[in-house]
Amino acid sequence: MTVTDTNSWTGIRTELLRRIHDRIWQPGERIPHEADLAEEFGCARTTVNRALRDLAESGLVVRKRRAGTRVALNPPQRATLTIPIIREEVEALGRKYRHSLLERDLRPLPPMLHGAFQVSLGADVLFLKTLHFADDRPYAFEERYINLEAAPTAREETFARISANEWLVHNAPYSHGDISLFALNADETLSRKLDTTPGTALFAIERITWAGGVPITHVRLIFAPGYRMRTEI
Amino acid sequence: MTVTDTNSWTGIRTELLRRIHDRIWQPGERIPHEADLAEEFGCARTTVNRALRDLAESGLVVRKRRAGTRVALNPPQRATLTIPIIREEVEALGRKYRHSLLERDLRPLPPMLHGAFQVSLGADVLFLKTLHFADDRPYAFEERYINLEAAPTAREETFARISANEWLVHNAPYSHGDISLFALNADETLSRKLDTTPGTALFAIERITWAGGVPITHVRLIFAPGYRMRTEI
DNA sequence: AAGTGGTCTAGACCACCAT
DNA sequence: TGGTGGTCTAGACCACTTC
Repeated sequence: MTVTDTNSWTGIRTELLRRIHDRIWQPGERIPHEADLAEEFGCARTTVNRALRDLAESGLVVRKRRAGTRVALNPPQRATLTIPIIREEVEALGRKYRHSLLERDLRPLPPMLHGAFQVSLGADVLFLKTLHFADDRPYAFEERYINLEAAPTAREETFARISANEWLVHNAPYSHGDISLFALNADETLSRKLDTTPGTALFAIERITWAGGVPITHVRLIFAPGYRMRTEI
Repeated sequence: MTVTDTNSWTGIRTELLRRIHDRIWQPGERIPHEADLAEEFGCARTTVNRALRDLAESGLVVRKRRAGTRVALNPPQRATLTIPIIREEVEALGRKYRHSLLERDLRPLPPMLHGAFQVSLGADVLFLKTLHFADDRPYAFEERYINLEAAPTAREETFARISANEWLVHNAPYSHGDISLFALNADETLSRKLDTTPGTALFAIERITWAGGVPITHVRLIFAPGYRMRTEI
């Protein structure tokens, strides 16, 4: 018997977790199948399934038809990262948000992006440079390319009031994207914008989104010094 | 009628996704409740629930009892990040992995960590410095503190063969952890270890794990220049 | 071929919370 | 307080994969 309610799937999950943490079920070991656990806990198999499915999603157990369920050997450290919507992130810190559009023009796609971001040959893309502020101090610098073939009405939008991010969410939702996180050294212009010194290590996020197979936008966000992206596991 | 099989929960999810992407259901708008959708698709409510729950987990819809289900206004960009087990990551790149233990000693916990990593007053922790290589080139530098009260047998382990990471997975599994990602400038010693020049921007991961309320380990991983952490959404 | 997880059903009761 | 999602049940069939 356990303290937790073993008739709810979360209660069962807690008990299963306990057995794994307490090494009652060792890594790599096969655990009883759903039907047996359902009988033990006095519940429907569906309920046990729900608990085990949840553990499988977090990577703690590995499930295979016919082969059964095993405690994972090397539980992968999966963490759910929330890519910030900057305005919300700043406001959640209790600081005042504003942004300033530094540049907006049509230009050909820079060659560097031709591989990952395929627009029609010779087509112009909309280029935006934005600086995001928290309490009037620079918070992040954004460089963005928007594929006008995917979002033609962007051509008429000034992005003075609404940020490109929010505009795109409502006008060109994506179905899929690639994200990468990395570090870079501030160059001369970047350091001026972010109010730091050249060479400072900065945290950056790069993201490409598509709708179906059509690229929508490529954005690079570079945060002011000291930024940390946090999450829990 | 749709092309996809609307009797499976994934088929229903696909159809719901289509309606959201095609703006049939606008952001912020309330969508039909489960019972109606079940009737429309000719399936059990449970099946619709499964599909909607999945969309809610990915943040595309927001569900509230009594208030119903709405298309998310600002779909948060959640991405599942897999914190690498370095050996596996290197080997997945088709390169040869090895690591070298640079330092191993007992010492008091540095004051900087007293807040986040609470061990008994005056207790020593095990400190490890490791350099990870890919094809004999430095790949990442690791600094780690292990709480001996949580993993007493670590005192006898040399960590010459097995890495601390893998040892801990099998000897002191965690229940919970905090992760943060950031950028830092290489200092003199770091740049020597990672075969780069001082000042270079480096990508770093810091992680603390606990078992219940007991801290197990604090680890900081600093990657060689050029490292990118990638994921998809 | 057979055992295991994956899913679906029809129905039921419950928890929450906006109204 | 009523409508909505959250969950549970008992049973069934199916899909996959190891044996």
